[in-house]
Amino acid sequence: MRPTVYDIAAAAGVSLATVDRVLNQRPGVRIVTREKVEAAIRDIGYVRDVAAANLAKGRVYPLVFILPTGDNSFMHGLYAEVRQAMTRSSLERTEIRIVEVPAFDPPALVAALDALHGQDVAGVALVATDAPEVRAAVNRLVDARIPVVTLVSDLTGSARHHYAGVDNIAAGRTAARLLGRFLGGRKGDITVLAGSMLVRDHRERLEGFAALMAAEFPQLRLLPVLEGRDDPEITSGLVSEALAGSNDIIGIYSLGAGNRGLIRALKATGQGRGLTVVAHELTEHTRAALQDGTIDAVLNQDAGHEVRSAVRVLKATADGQGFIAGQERIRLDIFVKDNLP
Amino acid sequence: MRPTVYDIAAAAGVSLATVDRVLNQRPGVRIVTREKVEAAIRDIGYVRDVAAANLAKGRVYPLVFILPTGDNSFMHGLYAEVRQAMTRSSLERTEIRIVEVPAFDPPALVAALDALHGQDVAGVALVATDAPEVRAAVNRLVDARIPVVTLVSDLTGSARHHYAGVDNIAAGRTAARLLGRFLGGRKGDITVLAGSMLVRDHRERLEGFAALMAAEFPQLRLLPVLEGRDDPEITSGLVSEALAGSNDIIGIYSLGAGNRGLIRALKATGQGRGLTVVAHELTEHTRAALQDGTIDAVLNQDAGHEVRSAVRVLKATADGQGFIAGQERIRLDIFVKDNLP
DNA sequence: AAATTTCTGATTTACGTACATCAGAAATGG
DNA sequence: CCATTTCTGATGTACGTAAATCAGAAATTT
Repeated sequence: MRPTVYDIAAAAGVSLATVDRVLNQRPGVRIVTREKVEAAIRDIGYVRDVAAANLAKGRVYPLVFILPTGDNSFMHGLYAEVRQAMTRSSLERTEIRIVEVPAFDPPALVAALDALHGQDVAGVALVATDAPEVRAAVNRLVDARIPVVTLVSDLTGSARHHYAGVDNIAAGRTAARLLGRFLGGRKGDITVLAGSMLVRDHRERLEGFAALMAAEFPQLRLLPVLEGRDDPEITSGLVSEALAGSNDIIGIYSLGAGNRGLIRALKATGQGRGLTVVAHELTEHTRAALQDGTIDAVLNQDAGHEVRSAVRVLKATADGQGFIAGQERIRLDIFVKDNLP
Repeated sequence: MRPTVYDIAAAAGVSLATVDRVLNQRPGVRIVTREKVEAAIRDIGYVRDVAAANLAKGRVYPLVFILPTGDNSFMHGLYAEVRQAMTRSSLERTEIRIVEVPAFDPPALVAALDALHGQDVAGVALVATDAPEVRAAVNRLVDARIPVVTLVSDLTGSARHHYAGVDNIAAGRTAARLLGRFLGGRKGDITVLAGSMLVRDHRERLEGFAALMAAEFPQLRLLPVLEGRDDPEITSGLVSEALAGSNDIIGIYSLGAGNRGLIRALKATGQGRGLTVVAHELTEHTRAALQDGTIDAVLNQDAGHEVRSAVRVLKATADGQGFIAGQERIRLDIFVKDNLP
């Protein structure tokens, strides 16, 4: 049988009430007594039964997810996964609220973050926009002892407790490796298609991609990045134009979320050219394109895992508990035609 | 506030005791009354608070993991992960016991499974050896209302509740795709290295691999499979011999766990030949080989995820609960040099 | 040493569920 | 209609912890 609070009390020679005061860091215990109790806790190896504690506390975890507006498939998926998590709220004692802010708008994000002070919030997950003022706002929340995790896009240098997302530099390097190897020594140009270079994850992917390309595939030349703003129309136009303007393009890396436009352009203009294409995010569109051979590989982050991981980490952090690091590492999924789920 | 048993009682116009009888399927309730209570449960949307129920029951989950002996890195990792799970036992209310059986030995596995009957066991996880008598033994456990999940290697056609492992046919196909694409149209021979064709997962990987190769990469010829029994010495010898005997070999697919021997042979014999190599299971050896370029891609299943998933599914099944399917799908990880964790 | 102030102990209630007991009501048999 | 049998209600205890109250002990101040 695992030890309980009664065992601590007996071992330390104090009463239950004192044990409770120590455990829940309530005032009214002399330092000597406190140390005696803490020693007893260590000695008998007590670990608090979180389930029982939560039951007694009637604990619920009011969590806030701050998500950017955005009508691309990935964001839709992310919203859907958060809503999924909401349906499990009663089972998991969470109360999840979504706060929607304009995308790529630091002041709006800062306002949303600052508005949380004083509210009953057990944890905050946000898709970070990389800006000093956002970093400061996050740090203010952490200072106010509110657990914060970044989701999808990190905020390095801030005090956020955890990042639930993939390593985007590694993702870029991996894309370069796949594209380079798939092209098997051929010589030619590579077009990179991004949403916006203002977003940290897009910048990081490009950084990793360009670095590896330069280092290991010198026969492949990177063309200037096309910024499609993750908009199907714009993206489609840019890609069609690029393909029409050059016959040297043999590969495309789409590192943003504008794949609908890319695929449309490829079907219209790219057929029969033997283009090798690596894209990000598995959606119904990229899945279909993988299957029909329009796209050769898709790098993906599982939004469901990211959301569930964020919830677990926020709850654990709110309870002052640790978590299993390996379980919370978000992996970069690589899909080809043959390992689609 | 979420509804409790008291709310059911009030809504159904019965006493708490009757609600309890219905909820825990105890005898002594007329069908009409039972239906009244069940209707109330549906109406008010009651869901049992599992944490409180477990607390009241003093529930612990005695789980049994039946694992094959085997001194390859993957099995070592699997054992380590199960032991890790054991250290979390007190927190998760599990009591995990490992039963070790000889590898590839159906009668021994059957004996281990049958020995569980009558014991206090809340769930069983096993690395299945594919044989009719094993299937029958698993079905006997399921008939005895004991949750069973297969781990790493499945037992299709049995009544096991869940499979915590990867789709090995898809893994073989994915390996073929990567190898085929990495070779970029070159013509030559491919050597396949397996542990033993008696193991289902190895057979399945080969099946998927061979099928896709034949269908999409006809310029690549599959040589007869080398069976290295996952033994470094044997494997190393076989590979060295094969490479020495032919200069047409341009690719290797290692679908088993004998990578230590493979890597040794490659370093001795394969240097400078420009071989493309795809292997299974990320271990310290394959990781180093990926990094120094000896291996080009590694397909991996995360043993930690498999074990944690098995535990979650067994507990949920024992409680008659469902689980989040997406969370329990074990993914095939693809590692190249650039996305190593 | 008396008067405070600061600790500590003892005890109780609660969280939501499980489970047991016993008395009494309802249904069934004759 | 009475005697059974079968169902239902009322009630209490338990699980491990949180939190509150109040009395009394110990330390501190005056």
